[in-house]
Amino acid sequence: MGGRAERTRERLLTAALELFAERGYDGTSAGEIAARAGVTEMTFFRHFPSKASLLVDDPYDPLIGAAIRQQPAKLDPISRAAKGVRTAWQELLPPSVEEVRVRLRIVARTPALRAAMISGTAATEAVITDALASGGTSHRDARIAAGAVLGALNTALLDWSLTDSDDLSQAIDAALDVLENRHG
Amino acid sequence: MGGRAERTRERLLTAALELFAERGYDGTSAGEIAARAGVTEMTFFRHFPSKASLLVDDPYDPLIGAAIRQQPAKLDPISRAAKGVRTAWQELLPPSVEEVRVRLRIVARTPALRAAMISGTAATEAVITDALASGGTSHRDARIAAGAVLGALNTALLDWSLTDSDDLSQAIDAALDVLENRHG
DNA sequence: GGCGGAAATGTTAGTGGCTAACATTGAGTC
DNA sequence: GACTCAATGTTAGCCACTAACATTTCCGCC
Repeated sequence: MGGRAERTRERLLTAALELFAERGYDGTSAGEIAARAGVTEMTFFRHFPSKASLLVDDPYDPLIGAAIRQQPAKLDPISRAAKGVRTAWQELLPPSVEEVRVRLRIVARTPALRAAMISGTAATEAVITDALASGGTSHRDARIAAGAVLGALNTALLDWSLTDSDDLSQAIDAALDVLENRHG
Repeated sequence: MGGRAERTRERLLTAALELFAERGYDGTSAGEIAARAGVTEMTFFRHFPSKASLLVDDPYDPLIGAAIRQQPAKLDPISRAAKGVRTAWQELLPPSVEEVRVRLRIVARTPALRAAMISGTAATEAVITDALASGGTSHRDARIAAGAVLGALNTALLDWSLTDSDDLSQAIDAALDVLENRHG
């Protein structure tokens, strides 16, 4: 268990988080991260395709797609996407909410990383779009609903990361509520 | 009028669009653009802060803010933002729709540029958020509504750029309709 | 215990985006 | 024609990232 590669990956990740906390994301180079992990810059890029990928990853896509497909087809696409995203996030309950927040905080404070985060959700957007389209929604409307829900979700996540609340799922609920049940 | 700087800026822009059409965005370096414009790479970066800025710019923010503030305050934030964005886009009617499409098409096909486009809308997001908050909406809900509307709008714009339709405002209408008047 | 082979890492070299410090040219002004 | 200030050029460098090739380290197998 825990092969050599996996251990180096871990060392790189913790070294990166330390350095980001000390000097910030932009003030830390990939070579410095590698050095602290006792490894070469090349090795760093073998384990992480980019510096940004240290902080933005998105392994939750299949769950979201499935949850959306289970929504009643008579609902409008915004409702289905919102409800699906909500239940998917409730189900998985990230192992360590605090660690998620640490990473998101860095992202929220670094413009270049916010762009990378959006890029990273391209796959999620495609998953949501397909799930909605399989429920009878036109492909065009499905794309738009996916864009809207992800726009709201990303904003809510970054917003939450800057607060002191530890209730992540409540923040997501509130965000999707603005979309679904619009109160004046 | 049309000082020297402005003329070089124009030459750089047309040279860039030509090269992008020939070799694609990623296959074109800033130095090559500069060379075709008869200028140095340094000069290029003096006129454009980044290679991406050749294609993504967003001078429409003030209009959007004003249009949102004129919406009736009793409406929910999603409606106000959507209506405001719609009327703002209708008012300005970009001088050359076809030129907008040419640029957006390149953006739509280049992942790195889509990220840059989102980054570029950060200012617009702030404008929408402030306009909504000034109408009594909580700051948190305003941010989320702004994220959702911009997510939908950006998706619609990129989608439209890949079609043959020349009716841009209709595409925007359809997109915001998915958010506002949700039909099953 | 040593041995072979593959996985993991290192070396070297390069491209492209972007920046800074300083020198040079250009165009209009008196 | 000298002065001046904007526009451009020169040089040098940092950082993210990639490719081709050499080297080490682990691990099972005999």
